[in-house]
Amino acid sequence: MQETPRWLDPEQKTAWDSFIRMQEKLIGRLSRRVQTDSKMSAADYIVLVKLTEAGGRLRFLELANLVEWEKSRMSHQVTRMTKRGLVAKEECLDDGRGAFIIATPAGYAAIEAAAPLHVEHVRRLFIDALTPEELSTLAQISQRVLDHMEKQPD
Amino acid sequence: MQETPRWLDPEQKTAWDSFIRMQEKLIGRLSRRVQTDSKMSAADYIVLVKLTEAGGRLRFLELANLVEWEKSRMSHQVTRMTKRGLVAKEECLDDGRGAFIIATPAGYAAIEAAAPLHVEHVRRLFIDALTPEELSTLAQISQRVLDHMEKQPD
DNA sequence: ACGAAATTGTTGACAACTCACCTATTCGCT
DNA sequence: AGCGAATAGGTGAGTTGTCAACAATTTCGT
Repeated sequence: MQETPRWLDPEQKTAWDSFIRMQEKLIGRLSRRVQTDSKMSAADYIVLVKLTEAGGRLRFLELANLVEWEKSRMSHQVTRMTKRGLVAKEECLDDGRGAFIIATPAGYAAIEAAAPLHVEHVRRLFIDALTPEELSTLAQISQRVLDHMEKQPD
Repeated sequence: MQETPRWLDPEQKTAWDSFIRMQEKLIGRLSRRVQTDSKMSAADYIVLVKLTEAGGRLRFLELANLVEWEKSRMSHQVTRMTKRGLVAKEECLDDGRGAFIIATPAGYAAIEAAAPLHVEHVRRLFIDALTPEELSTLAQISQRVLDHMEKQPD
């Protein structure tokens, strides 16, 4: 006894398809860009952005929450970034389990070199495609979807 | 002699941030969903969708183009899916270099089982968050960004 | 008809992500 | 004080993605 599935109607399907295509192409191009012009991965980039925005020193889980990654992913990432000299770990005196993640001078240098280029590409590929009204509409729509997802179970 | 970078203005930045957050959360939830309720990866899913939509038999590169992946990625993916029994390779008579990728019966079964659930989640997490007008606006905006990117170099 | 160039697809090394499980510490309750 | 639960973080195995180089055809110009 199976119901016939409720497929998306044509408008819904083309909306979904073009959203997915756009998002994939855009993210793909931007992350390849970060990679080639800064020699960092997109992951390195975003971690350094959040870390330096927050003063260059954060508890491990605070950083993970800011970037909205699960701790395991962040843990591996921090390990790799430590090897690359972009961040360092510092033990936490108040809490024997804890760790602080610190942006090293090399980390600051890397993000300061990369950020203007990245912003330029965001502008060139995305912002410039849209009018201010469209951009603001997209912001609202994104926020709507985010709010909606909060209320939904997994 | 370095110019001061042109950062995004506050509206642009919040628009960009919420778009990125939305897109990451949405894609993340959907692909975890596909994974847990169908035991396939999101990659398996999309490949099977495109392949079966196209009649269940495509030249390797046609498939790669449909999914918009580079051939190397597709090659690895096809290898894995072949191991899992979802697709099979068939040699191409006209072109000694070529290969056809075929959706196996197990592949059809898998996609037919997975698709209704997936669509349900797309609807629940995304479509239902928006009015038809918003959805149509988003489709236009996405298309605009896509068209714009076409014209831009990497 | 022949050699250069393009096309088709593969491979191997490596980086990144996920998932489940693990350790060490701290908290909270009695 | 002491014990179970919660919290902070790490680890290893397995999967997936990327990049560069590769082999095997086929195409095309002359």
